[in-house]
This record gives sequence, C-alpha cells and structure tokens, in this order.
Amino acid sequence: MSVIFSRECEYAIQALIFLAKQERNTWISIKDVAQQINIPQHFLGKIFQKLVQKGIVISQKGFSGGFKLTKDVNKISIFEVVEAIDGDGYRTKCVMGFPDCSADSPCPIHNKWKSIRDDFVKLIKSKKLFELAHEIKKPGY
Amino acid sequence: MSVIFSRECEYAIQALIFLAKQERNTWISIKDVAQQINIPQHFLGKIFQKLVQKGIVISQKGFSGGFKLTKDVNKISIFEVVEAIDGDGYRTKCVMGFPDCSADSPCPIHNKWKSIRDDFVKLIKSKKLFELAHEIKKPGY
DNA sequence: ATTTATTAAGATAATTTTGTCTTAATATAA
DNA sequence: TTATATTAAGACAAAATTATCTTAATAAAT
Repeated sequence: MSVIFSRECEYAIQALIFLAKQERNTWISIKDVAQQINIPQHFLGKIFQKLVQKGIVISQKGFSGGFKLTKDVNKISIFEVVEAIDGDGYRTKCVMGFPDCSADSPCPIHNKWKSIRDDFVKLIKSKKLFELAHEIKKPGY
Repeated sequence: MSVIFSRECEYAIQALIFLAKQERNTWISIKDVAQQINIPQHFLGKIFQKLVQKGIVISQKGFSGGFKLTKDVNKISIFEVVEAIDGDGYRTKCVMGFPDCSADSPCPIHNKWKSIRDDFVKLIKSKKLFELAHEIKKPGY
C-alpha cells in the first residue's frame, strides 16, 4: 500500500513535477513522461484526463501535441494536485476508521491527529511545483 | 480509501479497543465483537488469527470460547497493532511515492515528512488500549 | 455420547484499484 | 490528401483488498 495518497495520486504528483522541469510552453507527450518517470503510460493518460478536467493542465491532440501546465509553476501546490485526484478524505476521515468520529464526538486521538494532519496539510500547501522541480536534480527522480 | 491504515488494520484497532473494555480474563466471541462494532464477522475472524500469531491475543475454541488479550491493556499500543497488521510501510515509504527516495537521496519533502511522521509514530506508541478504552464511552464507539 | 457454540482455515466472491488494449478524434507535417 | 503522432475514451484485464461461505476441529454443556 501507499502511505497516504493513492498510487494514482502519487503518479500525478510525480508527473507534474516532471512537467514543471520541462521548458515552459512546449507540449510534452504522455509517452515521454511515462518513460522518464517509469510509470504505466495508459494509466497516466487517465490521470492526465482528470487533471485537464480540474484545470491543472491543458492538452493538445494530434501530431506534436501533449500536455502543459495551465498555471505558473510557483502557483501549483502538492495540495492542489491531491485534492484533484484523491479528494479530501485523507484530511477528513478518522485515522482509526471510527465512522462516527468528528469534532463533536471525537475519538481518543482525534485532536492530536488533527494537529499532526494540519502540519502535513500546511506542508503540502507550501510546496509548489517550482520548488519541487528545482530540488529534484538527482538521478532516480 | 482509508487515511493511513488499511481497513483491516482499522478493524483490528477497533476490535482490540472493544476487547480492552470488557472484563479481564473472559473469552469474547468474534460474533459479539463484530456485532458491537459493526464490522464483518468472518473478516474479523481472519484478523484475529493474525493477532493470535503475533501474540497480541489468545484464542479458545469450542463452547463459550473466544479471544482475550495476552498482555495488560496498558502495555499494548496502537503502534504494536499497526505493525502486526500493516507492517512498517506507512513509516518507511516515500509519501510522494518516489521509489528511490531515502535518507541518502531524499525527495524534496523527505525530511519535513519524516518530522511529521515521527510525531505521529510517537503518538500511536504513546496510546495504549487502556487509555483508549476508557476514553471511548460515547455511543457510536 | 450427543448437541451446541465456538475458532481455524480454506475456498470463493465482490469490490476497488491499478494497469492494458483498442478505437476514435484530431492536429501537424509531408 | 495522406500518413503519422498524438490525446480521448471506453472496454477489458489483472491484482489487491475486502467480504462471505463452507467445512473441519474443538471444547463445553447436557
């Protein structure tokens, strides 16, 4: 299993970081992205379709078409990508799975988990593709 | 999807908290646990089998048999249950899914995630069934 | 001994997630 | 206008997770 995000979401994050590393205003094909970051091509296709619907990337069909980011790389955060693909379950559900856990009727670790989770949400909101793309220069990424 | 733990693991935690609420040294049947916390009975059976193998509970077959905790309720933490069911993936894998991320070759949020994750691990190590069972008195748990 | 209530364990099924294949639509280049 | 490279989209398949069903083993009560 993955840690917090679905596999799909992990791929989305990795693919967008890859896009952010490329020259601005050029169309990048699914094939290129999938090969470079080593993830299944057609699965990535579906993921990109969702990202198009959410307005994070735009697509261009046909010869030398592909995808590019709609917004500036320092305006797109991990948080935004996660919300687009996985939704908000990771920050709204009870970490122990109690169905009735809520602020009104908190489970025994509700508040401490909330505090930790808030730190995490703050982290992924603060991290933009720009920074991520520039920090990732080592092989393997 | 669940938050961090698998459904199986969430059920294990909930079931053991329920056991911790019962009178010590009495056998509690799967059926009772499953009905009370509203989870699938046979699925819970398999989970308990794993918990027996890990030495967290012991079982007694036959008439008026069931399960009980092996150790004192203030000696079993959420952490222990999670390790038994889900293993350590949640605290060892890269949160963005980069396959080569490690302390030696950290992804851009490796260290900040580690810090948050360490807080979480500390939390679930500190929470014993004893405390959890006593804090859960409201309906719905 | 027989009945009954239980865990143990394996087989099967349903659901969800992940991954693949195929065809259509489309845009560019030749 | 034809060939080619691409996304779009749906069907399909595989794998993993979650859930159910069935039978065997076992222990207690009668």
